Amino acid sequence: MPEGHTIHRLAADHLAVFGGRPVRASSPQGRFDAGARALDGRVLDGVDAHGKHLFLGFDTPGADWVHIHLGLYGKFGFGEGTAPAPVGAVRLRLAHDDAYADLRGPTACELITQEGKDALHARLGCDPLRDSDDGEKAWGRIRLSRTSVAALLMDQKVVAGVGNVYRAEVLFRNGIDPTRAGRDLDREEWEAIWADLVGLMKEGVRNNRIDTVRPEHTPEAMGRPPRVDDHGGEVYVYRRAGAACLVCGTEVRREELAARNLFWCPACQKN
DNA sequence: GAACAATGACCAA
DNA sequence: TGGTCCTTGTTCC
Repeated sequence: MPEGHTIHRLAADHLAVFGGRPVRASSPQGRFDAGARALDGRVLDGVDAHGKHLFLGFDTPGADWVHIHLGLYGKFGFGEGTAPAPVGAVRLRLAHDDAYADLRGPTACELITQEGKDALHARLGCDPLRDSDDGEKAWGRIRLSRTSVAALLMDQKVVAGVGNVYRAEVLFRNGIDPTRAGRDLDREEWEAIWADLVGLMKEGVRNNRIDTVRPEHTPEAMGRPPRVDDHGGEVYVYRRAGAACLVCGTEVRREELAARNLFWCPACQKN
């Protein structure tokens, strides 16, 4: 789940559920005990998200933000009403009388100062979901790089928030071979990719899932049986290795690149 | 009950 | 490039 859209959605959800009133904070698992104690009884007064980094702002002297990075399998679980006894390894639980949220398995969950937060922003690239960002800074890196577009899109210093699903899907939708070097990309191609990411990821925040298949290519529109899909959204190539491309029927390929699965259609995506 | 996979990122060499 | 960390759910004996 955790690509940029998840994080921005979590920021909004936390503010909606917990904003403006004191929360009870605890670390049932124990690994965030000191932090949870500092937050307990405080008021959530601001949230922010940049790429895959989530920031929850509390009125806590000297520890302005909780910085959370979900990593590969971190997860938040929200619930209504009084929180039940925690199940499993809950790093952080936020709660009030009407709702609770449990955080499990994050790579990072720490208290940081405003300066610490600024430093994190400084090493993150443009985020398609931040209204103040555009793709220009990323283009400056990409247009000079011999690295593959596939690797550049996953580099959080270049583009923040894109993960393995959006990478595969945006390259498919724009007909770009993943192995193409950044410097062999046209400016128009990059602008189309960026605009596509903005649209797809905003929809991802709204729906809380990744859907990338255009209406004309849905299984229904193509007269194919609806596909059973195990990651929660409708996609062209992600985790579809060996299956027929939804557009041309060619077998979708999978290869490992920098220890991550890369999926693409060798016919639709041109170098 | 073990083995494995997973939408991530860090570090060392 | 390889090893490590974080946790849960699924799959396979």
